[in-house]
Order: sequence, then structure tokens, then C-alpha cells
Amino acid sequence: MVSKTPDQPAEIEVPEEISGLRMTRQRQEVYRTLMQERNHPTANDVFMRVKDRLPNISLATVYNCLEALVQHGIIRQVNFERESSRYCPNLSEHGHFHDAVTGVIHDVDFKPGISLADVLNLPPGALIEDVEITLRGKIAIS
Amino acid sequence: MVSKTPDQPAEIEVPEEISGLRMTRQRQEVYRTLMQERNHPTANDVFMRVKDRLPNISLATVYNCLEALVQHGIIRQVNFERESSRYCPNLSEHGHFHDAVTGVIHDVDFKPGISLADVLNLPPGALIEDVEITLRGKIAIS
DNA sequence: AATTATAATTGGAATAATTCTTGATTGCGA
DNA sequence: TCGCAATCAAGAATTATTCCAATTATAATT
Repeated sequence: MVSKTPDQPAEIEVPEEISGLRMTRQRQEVYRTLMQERNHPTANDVFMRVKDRLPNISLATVYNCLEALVQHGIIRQVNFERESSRYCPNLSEHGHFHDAVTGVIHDVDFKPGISLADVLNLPPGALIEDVEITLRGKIAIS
Repeated sequence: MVSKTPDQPAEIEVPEEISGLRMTRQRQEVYRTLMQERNHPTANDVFMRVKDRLPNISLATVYNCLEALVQHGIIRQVNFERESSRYCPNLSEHGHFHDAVTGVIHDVDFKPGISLADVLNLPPGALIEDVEITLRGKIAIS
């Protein structure tokens, strides 16, 4: 019988390769951090987090890893206004609601069965490759 | 009878004040440029354009003017990924389609009668203050 | 009209996120 | 095992934007 090590937080297993990208140790740790920290960390947040496990990693490498992961469609890059880019491993098409009071970023899903083309007057022939929907506001005290 | 000077491109008249903001000469020229150049210029684009009429204006002033206009809801600031901010005087709620091939930015309106809350599963109690919808893609050769 | 106060502008320096460069290291196939 | 290509590290460079201090313009008051 295989032990589940229930006293340790479940460690996310990262394969050797994801969609054609060789997962080096650095890329694994960057990816693992994103899978664990679901709060849309910045490159610097990831850097500080990954240093616990790879003390010699450089910020440039974190940027490189994040870029490689984004290029291969493994994670998404999210921008709010001109703030630092943030990264998330939620690949389902979704938007982000940025709570201006707390700073928390909530993923916002589409209602089922809705497509953007139903809602927007797109230019004729437009082929959408990427969508970014960001909302800013506050959450009413309930 | 008043001449219409039909050989000159119609000059956009800018009032002394817009929604509580005193329109200084610099702000007028920045605003006029945005009204004429509907292609979502960057601060630097505006700067170069305005210099024709106000040779001594500084880039910092263009940034100041743009910020003041944005704060007073007279224009909108638009961001694509982490590129330079762009500015547009189209105040109706709309998104932007960024043609990755030509670089052209198209305004994209909502279909009539649609509201975002119809489409997205917003967090309960969310009060939206600002929406940014940006699409990137190409236009199929028709 | 002169004076005072307030706001705006300028030019340059400062900042911060990101990218680039270069040299070292690693991993992998022949 | 050797050599090649990919990756990494460290720090320099870049770029958009903001900040700051000094000047100028505008408005308000006498």
C-alpha cells in the first residue's frame, strides 16, 4: 500500500516535459509555486518563493521560466493597468476582478454557454487569439 | 455671414473647462490631439504631435495632462499587455481589438442591451468601477 | 492695477519592471 | 566521452513613467 504522507502538504508533481517544453528544475519550481499560490503572484513574488528551494536561482531566470511557460500555453500572464505582470495557471477562459480595497484578485468565469462573439460587435473577420478581461471595483459589505 | 474656412481641416473647439477641469492651453492641445487622432496614441505620440503647436511643452506635462483628463473622466487610458499606455476619447463603454498583424487598434462595442453581469459570474456583491476588455488577434483575409 | 495665493508647467533626475548581454554550466545525443 | 545547444546567473541596460524643485501662469483679493 502506498503512503499518502498526510502530514505534509500535498506536493504537486511536475512532469519532465509539458506540451513540448522541457521542464528543468527551475521551471518545475516556478510552475509548482504557481500551482500552489493561486493568488496571482508577480515575478518577484515567485522569485522569493522559489528561493527557498533553489537558493541560487536568479530573478532573470524566473522571468525566463515564466516566459517559457507562457509561450507554451502552460500558464497565463495577467496585467492590471501598468502594474507588474502577474501569473496564473488557470487555463480556462476567465477574467479577473481586482478588489481595489483589499487588493485581492478573483478569477471570474463566464456564465456557461456564453461566447464573446455573442456579446461584442467584433470587426468583421476578426480571429481572436487572446482575451483579457479585467474588472476593478470593490465588494459591497454584505 | 461667418466664413467656415472650408479649406482648413475643421479645428476642434475645446471649451475653457470640462467637467470641472480647467482646460489650460496644454490640456486643450493634448485633448484636441486625441480627438483628431483616433488611433489610440501613446503619451509620446501625443507629445510629438502637440509640439507642433506648443514647441516648449514637456513630456512630463503631456503625462500630467493625460492623467488629469483621465481622472476627470474626459478620456480613457487603455493598456495592452505591458506596452506603453494609450489614450482615447471614446467614453462609451467599449473594448479594444488589437490586430497583431497591422498593429491597428479597433474599438469594439457591446451589442445593444448587453451588460457584463449577464455574461460573467461576478463575485457576490462586486461593484464594478472600471472594465477593460482587450482582444488580440488577426483579421482574416476576406 | 498690484499683491498674494494657488495651480500648472518644465526639465531633469529618479524609479521600477523587465530585457539584454555575456560567460559559465548543464544535459543530451552522437 | 566529446561536443553542441539549451539553460542559467549576475549584473548592466533599457524604457515608460513618476517625482522633484524651480519657474511661470492664472485666479482671487485688496
